[in-house]
Formats: sequence, C-alpha cells, structure tokens
Amino acid sequence: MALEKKYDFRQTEAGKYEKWKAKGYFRAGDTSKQRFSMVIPPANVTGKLHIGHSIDNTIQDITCRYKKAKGFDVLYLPGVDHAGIATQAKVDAKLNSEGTNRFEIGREAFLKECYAWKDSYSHIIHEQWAKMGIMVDYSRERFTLDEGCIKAVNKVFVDLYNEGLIYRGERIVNYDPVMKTALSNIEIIYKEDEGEFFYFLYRFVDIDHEPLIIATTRPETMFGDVCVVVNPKDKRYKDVIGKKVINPANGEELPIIADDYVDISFGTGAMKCTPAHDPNDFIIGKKYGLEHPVIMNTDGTMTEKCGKYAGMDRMECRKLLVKQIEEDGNLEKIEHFKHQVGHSERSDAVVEPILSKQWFIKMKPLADRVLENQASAKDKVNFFPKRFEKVLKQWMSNCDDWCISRQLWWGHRIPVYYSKTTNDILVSAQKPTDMENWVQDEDVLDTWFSSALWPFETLGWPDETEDFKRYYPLDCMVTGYDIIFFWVARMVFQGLHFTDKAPFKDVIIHGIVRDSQGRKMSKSLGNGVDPIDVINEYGVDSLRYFLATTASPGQDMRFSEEKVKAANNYLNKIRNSARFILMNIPEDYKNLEAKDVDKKKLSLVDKYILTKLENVIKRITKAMDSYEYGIASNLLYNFVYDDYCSFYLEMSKVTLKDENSYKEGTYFTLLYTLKAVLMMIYPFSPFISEEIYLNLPVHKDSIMLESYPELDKSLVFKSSIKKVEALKAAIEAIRQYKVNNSLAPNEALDISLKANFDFKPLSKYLSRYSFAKSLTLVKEDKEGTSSIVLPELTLFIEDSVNKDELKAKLTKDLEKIESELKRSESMLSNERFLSKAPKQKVDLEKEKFEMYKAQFEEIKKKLENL
RNA sequence: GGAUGUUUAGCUCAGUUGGGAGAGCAUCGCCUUUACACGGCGGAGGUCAUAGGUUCAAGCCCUGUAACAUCCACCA
Repeated sequence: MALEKKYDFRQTEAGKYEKWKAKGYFRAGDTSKQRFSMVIPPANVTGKLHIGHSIDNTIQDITCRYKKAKGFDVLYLPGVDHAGIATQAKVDAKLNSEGTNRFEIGREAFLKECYAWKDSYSHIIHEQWAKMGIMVDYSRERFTLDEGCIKAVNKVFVDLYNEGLIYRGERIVNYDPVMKTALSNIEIIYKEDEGEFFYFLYRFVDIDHEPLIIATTRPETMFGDVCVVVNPKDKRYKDVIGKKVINPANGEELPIIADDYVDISFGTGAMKCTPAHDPNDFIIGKKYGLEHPVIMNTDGTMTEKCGKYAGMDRMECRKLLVKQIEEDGNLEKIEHFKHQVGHSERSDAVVEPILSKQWFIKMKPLADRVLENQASAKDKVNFFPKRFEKVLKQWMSNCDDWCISRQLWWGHRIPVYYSKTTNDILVSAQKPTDMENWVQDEDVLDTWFSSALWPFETLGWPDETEDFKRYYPLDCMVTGYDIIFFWVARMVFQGLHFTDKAPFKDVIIHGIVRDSQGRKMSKSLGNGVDPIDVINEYGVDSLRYFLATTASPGQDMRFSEEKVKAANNYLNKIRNSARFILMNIPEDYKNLEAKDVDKKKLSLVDKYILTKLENVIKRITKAMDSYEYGIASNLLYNFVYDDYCSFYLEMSKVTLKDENSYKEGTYFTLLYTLKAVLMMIYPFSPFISEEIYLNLPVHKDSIMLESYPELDKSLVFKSSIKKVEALKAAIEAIRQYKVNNSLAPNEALDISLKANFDFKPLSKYLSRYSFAKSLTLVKEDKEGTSSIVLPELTLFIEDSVNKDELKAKLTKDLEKIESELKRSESMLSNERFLSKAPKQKVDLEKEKFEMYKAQFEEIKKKLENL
C-alpha cells in the first residue's frame, strides 16, 4: 500500500500487531544468537492498565525491539499476577453489591468468583498489551497461580522453613479490619489525620497523691493496659514508681514501672502500656514479663475483655468510653492535633496493631546476602540511574521480618498441615496422603511472596528447564521507583538465595506519570489519564514516543497533551520525508547497501549527509546501549529536522530535478538515510516505522526482521563537512538578509561569491535556495555591493542598499567578530590553557581564531573601502 | 529525625565522560516554494536558585544555604 498524503494513525496501526504475532516474530528461541532476556512485571488482574503500565511497557518494548534489531535472541516474557489482597478486595466489593459476602458463599465458590474475575481482566490486559504494541512472547505467558508457580512457591516455603528462615510467631502485626487480614509493614500508608489527644486522670490506690495524667490517642486500647511507665530519670515521678493507679477505663489497678524508653519531654512523661496493641509496648511487655491481653478482634470490634463494650466497633467504643470517663470526672482535657495514622494500602482502613500468630520470613541473613552481593563487583545488580541502588541498600540494611501470612482466600495456600489429633505440624509441598487426619493452614501467602520468584519461576524453576538455563539470570528488569522495596529487593534476595545468582543484571528505574498540574494521578481525584483514550486520540506511536522521551531516567513527568501532539507531528514529518523520497526514486532502483553504490556518484551534499548520519548513528547507539532513550531520541530528532529534512531533502531536489551524473548517488543517499532513520525511530514508534518500511523498494517481511544501522566507514567523508557547512551558512545568510531588508523570500537578486575553496559544485544549490537571478563566482571583492562575510566565503549582493546602512551592518558584524576574536585570543594567550588543555581543544581554538581573524580582516577592509 | 530528587526561556522540560545554552507549547514577522500548514523561513525571550570552592575553563565537579517535592523511620 502506498503512503497516503494524510497520516492516519488508525490505518497505520491496523493489523500490524496481529501480523507480527501470527508470524511468530515475538517468539524467542533462536539459539544461534546471543540471548537478551526480560520479563514483564506481572500485571495485576485487578483492573485495567493505567498510564503507569504504559510507561513501563514502553521502556521494556523499546529495549527489546532495539536489542532484537541489534541481533539478539530476545525473550520478553509476559504474565499476570493474581494480586491477592487487591483482587480479593474487588471481588468482595462485587459480592457486597450483590448483597452477599465471601463467608456466606464459602471458600470454593469465592475462588470461583476470583477466577472469573481474573479471566475477564486478563482478557482486557491482553487487549491493552496489543494496543501498546509490545513484543511479548505469548507462548511463554505465565500466571502467578499457575501450576509451575505453585510448585515454585511451595518449594521456597518448605525450603526456607527447613532452613529456619520461615517461622511462625506471635507478634504485633498491622491488621486491616476491613479486609480482615494481617499486612506487612510496607503495605501501610501513613497519612496525616486530624486526631484527638485525650488526657485522663489516673488516681492512685491507697496513697494520697495528685492523680497522674496520661495522654492517649486510642482510649479503647486502655482495656488492654497492664501498667504505666515513666522514665526512671524523671524527677516528677521518682516517688511514685512501684505504686499503683486506677485505670479509668475499667477500674483495674495498674502498677507504675520505670523504663528509659519513655520520653520525658513528650506528653506528660507518663505512658500507658498496652503490650498486645502497640509494637513498642509489646517490647516493654516482653522485657518485664507482662501479660498481653488482646482487647480487639481482627475485624476491629472489641473483645469480651472490654465489658459492656464487647462486640462494639473500636471507633464507637472510643466515643462512648471517653464519655464515660468524662462522666466519672477523669477527663482532664482533649487536644486536637494532626498526626500520622497508618492506613491499609488497599482498603484505606485505619490499621490496628494486634498481637496475633503469623508466619514470618527472617530477613536478616537474606538481606545481608544482598548487601554483600552489591558490594562485590562481579554479580551486582546495576541500577539505571545509579542512585536507586541506595534505596535497595537502605531497605536491606534495616528491614523487619516479613509477615507473609494473610487471612485471605485468594492466593497461594500456605503448605502447612496441623494434625487433628496431636501437636504435629507438617510443612510439605505435597498434601499428606492421610489428609483426613490433618487440617491445612487457613491462610494464604502475601502476593509479593510469589512475585519475588517471578524472574525464575516463569522460566521453569525449580526444574532445570532449557529456558531457565538459557535465559536466566535476566539481562534487564524495568520498573518504577515506587516498587523497589516491594518487589525489586525481594526478587534479589530470593534470587540470590535460591539460584545463587542475582536475578537480573540491570534494573531500569523510571518515574511516575503525573497529571498536567503535577499531581499524582489517583482515583479519588479522578485525574487519571487512560492510555487507551490517548491512543484513540493520537495513536500509540505518539504515546510511546512521548512516554519514552519526555523525562530523564528515574524522573517523574507530567502528562502533556501538547507533547503527545508534538510527537505526532514529528512522526508525520518522518512519514512525509519518506513519501517525498519514494515519489522521486525510480521504481527499479533497489540499491540500499553501502556496497551497492559507486562512491564517485556521490555529490558533496550526499557525502555530507552520510557523514553526519554515520556520526549520529554512533552517538544514538551509545545512548541506546545505556538505556538513555531521552538522549537517543533527542539526537535523532535534531538530525531529522536540521540535517535530514530541512537541509538534505531540500538540497536533493536540485540533483533530482536535472539530468546529471549525481542522480544515482542521490537516490542511494536518500534511501540509505531514510532507512537508517526508520530503524532508529522504530523501537520508539514501531507501527509507523513498519508502514514506511514496507514501502521501501527492498524490504523483508517486516521491520521486525531488519537490523539496526551500523557505522559504515566507507560512507564517511570528513572533507565534505566544512564546504557544505559554508553552503548552508550562505543560504541562511541570504534568507536573513532578505528578512532584514523586507524583501520577499523569493526576491531574485544578483549575487557574487568569493570562496577560499572551489565552490562550483555547490553553486547550483545556492542559486536555487537563494532564488538568485544570477550567481557569479569571483576571485576579487565586488565593489559597491552589500557584503556578507562568512567563514570560508564572502557574499556580494547587488542591491539598492545605501552605503550608510551597509556601513552600520558591517560595523555591527565587526563588533561581534571582534568580541569572539578577543575571547579566542585571551584563551590562546593563556599559558595554562595551552599547557593543560588537551591538544585537540587547543587546535580547535587555534582554528577558530584563524577563522575569526580572516573574517575580521575581510570586514575591516570592506569598511575602509566604503 | 534520616535519605533522595528538583530549582535552566512566559509555561512544561532536555542538556553523560567540564570546552561557546536547547526542544515542545506560547509569542512576533514573512511565506500556500509540487514531502509535510500535523508545514517552511526568520526573530524576540536565559548573570542555568543562591554563596563560596576546585579548574586554563563550571549549567555540569566539591561545600554551605534557601524553597519545593518524594521516600523511610517516627512519641504513647
């Protein structure tokens, strides 16, 4: 299909993805090539993909397409995540809206609902991957709850248990009373909430003493208080240590003990201690062998220990309890203040620290291994940008044990069995054969437990499969900085522990996409940008280009419709350059390789653009190799606009129009340059690239089979640069002259030109682009004309410009040159510059100096002659 | 309290080994010249937050300061 005048991205995109997929171009497995492997961060089956996924997938796909074009056997493995708590929250909500809940329908029916949910959303996710154009190998797609992943998860659990790295313990954990499950520390989001600080009177037992005043933000936990703690150095309370006070909530007696944990300056300096509902209190409780009564249920209601408040919700209890204490005359005051309150990441409920029995991973030895590994040069994980390694290290050097059990149903069931008759525990990947005598642990594992194994479980581990042997460890991982400790850190320690290798060599970290005002996109603000809307409006090529090039690595970006539009215009520009070239090249011309062209047929401007091209290929390749897509795209953008379109394509019209011996060289140069540009824009915007590619006179079945351009030394002609730059400067100077003198751009002028090289081969270009009436090459200055002095040449324009104006213009030019000359001169007269700067720089400066000097003399002479 | 990032044109942002400041949008003037008006040509607009330091040379390296942002840890 020929290229139509109008760029219609819908038509451009249509059918291409399906073709690539059907022809197997996404498949890895060519073992004759060097491998490059990557896995997609498994998409949560909770809902549609948002723009955060788009940037993730775009960077991954650019990397993969680039590597494939560079000749690698690329594996880009897709998959989805069951996303335990997140999905369960959605399914719970769905059941609620239907007037039922999971407990009513039971575990089996609930899981069925979950699978149905997963199926429908993984379908949507597939559609979105296709829309984004990512080259994932569908033949290797995985799901965190598929058979292989279950096998891996069970093995890891059992092994860690046997090594003593997984244990079951009774500890304070953060409980989500809505989802009714324990959470790990990093699933808590601290938010500033309006809070109340209640000051209560604790009256003394037996002795006559002013009551103690103790403040709390959570009065309901007073039912679980076991003592009052003061600092032993606190003079105010020196005399009351060992005495007893009355708990105003329930009238129980509380001993006063001393521990230097208490901050003298905070509050009243006296603290109530609730070992079962506060992690710090728990530590104190343990230290002094105190009781730890649990006064709150996991659903946020009060236990029977709370007397008449039993069964009541914690917030309701708080309200009524405060009222009761006030009535008893034990309320001193209430202060309002802002404080940080932990919320559940998923349900947004205020989390409650509750003592309960959970499964944990002992982090210290695993984390130490990560730190050790990062310290060694050999197998360390390289972060791009580097600074993010610090986030990993920081987290690894002070992380608590990881609570991995969740009181949910959707997920990997913990492979632990309790005997019905004895106290035996069986930790095993396989169900016991006499299952009737056992009860399996009710809980499931934290979603991140399986995600942590993603780089190797997807390749067949724990089996020594061909894929595992060939593609592990991965070459690269792409993800956002917000997920480094949720995911990256855990993959690294599990990888090191179970495969003895870091799971990937490089990690590319990107920022998040914010809204146009710089705010984080969120459901509550309703400011999210749906990538599908953007694609429908501007096309996926433009969206990808925008996402990959707008911010520098690791930096957040603002979504900007103007920039997506600008990307669209850019792609249209490339497309039209192709249209122009294909229009002008004879149908039977098929030379696209450097070896195909007779170098003698290349004109100076052909040589110039080829030399520029080879230079830009070199620089872009270097940027691509270090995942610097912003820099790479910027280099290409400048080349496309300034060198390729604005200059070369315009110049080529001269040789294309007339019969001349350079015509063939121009055909070659046009096609060669176009193809190189295409290949360099292709990883960013594959659809439009494919469309243009398939219109080239010589092409393979798809651009996906084509190679990235390589630097071809036989097409580098350094001597062309200076001469053609002079031509360029001359054209620009004449254009400028016309604008400055209010002449129409196509005003025909008589121009003479004096150059210090043979300008003849270039004169036809200058004639055309200056709309010259005549262009005469001269050896001497032309008197009585306007003169423009440029490096390497001087222009004389016959025009009715008066002497005064010319004089003013030349004086201005002279001043400018003079200041440059001075700058250059001072540098060159600086001994230390001459002795310390690299020779290259010194030579360059000397050259500049000579050039300025020549120009200076030329202008000065002209002024004198006037 | 600890850590990181940002501060460059009116706005949003690039600027990688330190060697004459760039883009998009906006703005002003000119042009429908047969690739592109989703365009072309030309222009205006920046003591690169601030104070020092290193260097022949600093937007870039080092130190301090300020403002903003983010993450971690947080006192009942």
